[in-house]
Amino acid sequence: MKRPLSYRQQAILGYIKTFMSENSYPPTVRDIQMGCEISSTSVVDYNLQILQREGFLQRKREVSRGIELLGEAASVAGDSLRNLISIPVLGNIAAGEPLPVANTGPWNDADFDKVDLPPFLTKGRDNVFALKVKGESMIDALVGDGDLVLLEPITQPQNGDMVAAWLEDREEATLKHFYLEGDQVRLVPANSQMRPITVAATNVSVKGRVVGVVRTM
Amino acid sequence: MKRPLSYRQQAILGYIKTFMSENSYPPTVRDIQMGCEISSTSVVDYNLQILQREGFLQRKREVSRGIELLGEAASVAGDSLRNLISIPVLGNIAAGEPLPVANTGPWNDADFDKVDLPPFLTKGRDNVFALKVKGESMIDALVGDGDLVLLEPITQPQNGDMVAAWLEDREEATLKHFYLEGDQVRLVPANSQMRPITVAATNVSVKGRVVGVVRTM
DNA sequence: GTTGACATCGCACAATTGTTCTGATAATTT
DNA sequence: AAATTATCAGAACAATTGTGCGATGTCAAC
Repeated sequence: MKRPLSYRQQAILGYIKTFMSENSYPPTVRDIQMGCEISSTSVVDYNLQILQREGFLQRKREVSRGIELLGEAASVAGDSLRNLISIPVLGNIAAGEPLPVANTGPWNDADFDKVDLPPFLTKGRDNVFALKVKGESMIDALVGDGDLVLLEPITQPQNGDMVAAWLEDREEATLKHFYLEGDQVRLVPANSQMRPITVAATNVSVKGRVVGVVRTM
Repeated sequence: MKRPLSYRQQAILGYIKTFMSENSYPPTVRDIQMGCEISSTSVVDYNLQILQREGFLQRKREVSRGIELLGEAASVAGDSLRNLISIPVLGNIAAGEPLPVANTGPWNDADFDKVDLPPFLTKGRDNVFALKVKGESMIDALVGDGDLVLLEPITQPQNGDMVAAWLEDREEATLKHFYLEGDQVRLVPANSQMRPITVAATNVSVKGRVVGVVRTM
C-alpha cells in the first residue's frame, strides 16, 4: 500500500504549500482544482484523501479550508518547524467503555484527530497514541475529564509501570500501576490514599503503558 | 476616527490569534461569534470591518475564513503556528514552599530551565510559565510529584479558574478552583471527593491561573 | 426632547465550499 | 483477454459561511 505519490498528488501538495505561503489560509477544494487544472472537485477530494491517509496532511470534515499540512510539508509551508511529533487520538477512555484497540504498526489510518507534541513527552518511543479521558472515573490515577493520556502500545508491562488495562470480569477500563505477583496482579492507584486492588492475572488485559498526561484548561 | 479598540474588538482580535495558533487556518465569522459570545454574526462582521479599517487585519470578500492578521498581530499568531513555545520553569511548587514570584514582563531568559511545548497548551496567552510539582500535596488537584504546571500570571482570577495561591496564615501553597463569595474565598479541589475550604479573601494571594498540566513517566 | 453617530440584534438570503453519487477511463494484475 | 484496481469526470446536493437589511438600544451633544 506504500506507493510513491502520483504526479497529481505532488502537484496538489505543492499547490497547497504555495497557496498557504502566499495567503495565510489554506485553499479550498476548488482553489486546488483550478490551481492544478483538474476537471472535477471529486478528483481533488479523492487525492486529498490519499494524501491524508499517507500522512501528508490532516483534514477536518465539513470545514471549509480545513486542511493542515503535517510533518515536513508543514515546515516548508509554514516557517520553521522544530520537531513536533504527531500523535493520533484513537478514542476515549472511560471506566465503562472498552479501550480502543491499539493495532500495531504505523497508523496509516488518518481518520483520527492528531495532537502535535514535543519529543520529550514520548522520548522516542514508537507508536505512541493518545486517548481522551471521559468522566471522573480515573481521578485516582490523577487524571481528570478531558485529559489526554499518552500510551505506548505494550501488553507485557514491567512492574511499576502505569498501564491502561481492561478488567474482563468487571468490564471496566482502568489506569493503575501494575505489579505482577505470581498469578495475581496488584493494581495500585497513583493516589496513594486510594486502595490497591488485586485480581487474577488472566483477568487483566493490558492495552498500553502510560507515558504521559496532558491537560489543558 | 482614531479611537482605541473597544473591548469587543480586542476580544475578537485575541480570539483570532488564539484560533490561528491552534488550527492553522483562520476562524469563520461564526467561530468568532461563538468564541467571543456575541449574539449575532452581523456584529462580528461590523467589528471586523472596523478592525480592517484600522489596519489590524485584512479581509477578502466572499472568501470563507478570508482573514489575514497584519502587523504585530500576524507575527504573534504566525510564530506560534507550528513552532514550539519556550516556557521558563521558574521553580517548584510544594505545599510548604513559597511560590516563585511571577514578576510580569519578559523573563530574564537564561536564568531558568526551559520546556518547549506546542502552542495549543498555552493558547496564545502571554508570559506563561511553568512550575515543577514537588511532593504529593497537590493530589487533590489531580497533580502529582514531578508534574509540570503551566501558569498564566494573573492575580485577579475569575470564579471557577484553577489558581495557584498562597495562603498567608497557613504559609501554604495550593492549587484549587477559585470562587470569590463576598469577602470569603472558597477553594475547591479538582477531585470532587475532597472537601472545599473557605478562607478570608485577604488571606489568599493568587499567583497565577493554571492553564495546563504536563506529566511524563 | 431631539438628533445622530455608534453599537447591537435577529433574521434571511445568497455565495461559497465540502461531499457524494454514478459512471467512465486508464493502469495494473491475473 | 479478462478482471481488478486506481484514477478521473460531471453533476447534484447539502452544509458551511459571508453579507445585507430593518429594527433596537446607548449615549453624548445640542
